[in-house]
Amino acid sequence: MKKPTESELEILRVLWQHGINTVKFVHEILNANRPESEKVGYTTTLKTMQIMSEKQILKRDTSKKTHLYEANLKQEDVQQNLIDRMLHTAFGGSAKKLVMQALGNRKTNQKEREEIRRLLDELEQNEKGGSDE
Amino acid sequence: MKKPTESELEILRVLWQHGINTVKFVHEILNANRPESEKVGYTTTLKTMQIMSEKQILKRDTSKKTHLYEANLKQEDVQQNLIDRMLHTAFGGSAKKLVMQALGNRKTNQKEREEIRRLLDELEQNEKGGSDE
DNA sequence: TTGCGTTTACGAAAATAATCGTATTTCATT
DNA sequence: AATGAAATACGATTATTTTCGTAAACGCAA
Repeated sequence: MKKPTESELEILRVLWQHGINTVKFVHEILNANRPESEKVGYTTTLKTMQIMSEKQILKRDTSKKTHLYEANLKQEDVQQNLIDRMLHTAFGGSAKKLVMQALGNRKTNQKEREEIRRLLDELEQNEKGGSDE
Repeated sequence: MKKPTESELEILRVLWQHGINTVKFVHEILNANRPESEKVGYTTTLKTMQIMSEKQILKRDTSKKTHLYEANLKQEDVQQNLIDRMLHTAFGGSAKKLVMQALGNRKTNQKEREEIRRLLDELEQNEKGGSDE
């Protein structure tokens, strides 16, 4: 999978969060989160989304006048891909370092930590019976 | 801090790992890890490192004929920055999701998991007495 | 000191990404 | 069918990043 560009990621993020939507909707969400100086024109968003369709990053429904777009990459896959790259280029391959850094300077609540612990438990279980060791 | 480009990150990675070094050294390490089709010319690496010096991303010692370069950004700072961005653009701000994803499809050994648990313990302690709550 | 391999300097081309202006299409309304 | 608002299509420009060719500078060895 080729890594989506920055702009593409922002668009994907909106579609992941809000599901199938129009250019107008995506564009408004994007610009709403930007300082005045960074707002972009409508056709910029449109063009980007069209290119993403060509690249198969988005699916597009052109049956109506107003086209509908949908993410064609799974969020989990893209996330995994980004993590893999980051792991390699910035963390020397150590998942532990990445995790510690992500947890370290950041707020997590009790419940979230519980879930992480549970995941760690699972990993240990798997390792014991593990096929991959 | 402006985000280093991809190429810049690769160079930083070498310098973080190996400390002060020459263009030649960095260049050889980089190309060693690349498939034939992606190898780049020496002057490409040189130029990139020169630009990085201008941008203050690297420190450069020009006292000898063969210049020496050193990372001028702390690995931890860059890592944190990358995590912050990724958290925002791909994980909707959830550190937990990022951590779970990083741990999930990846190998960690017993010792590493121990460390992560310890960190979680610490976080809980801090929260109890916490100043930041 | 001359010559030569090594390294840096410089300028520019090529590749990629982001932006936007203008034209065209579409469709609901009249 | 004519009109106007809203949306898309298209082409091109701009900005950024990556790449590299060629020239100049350096310093060691003959």
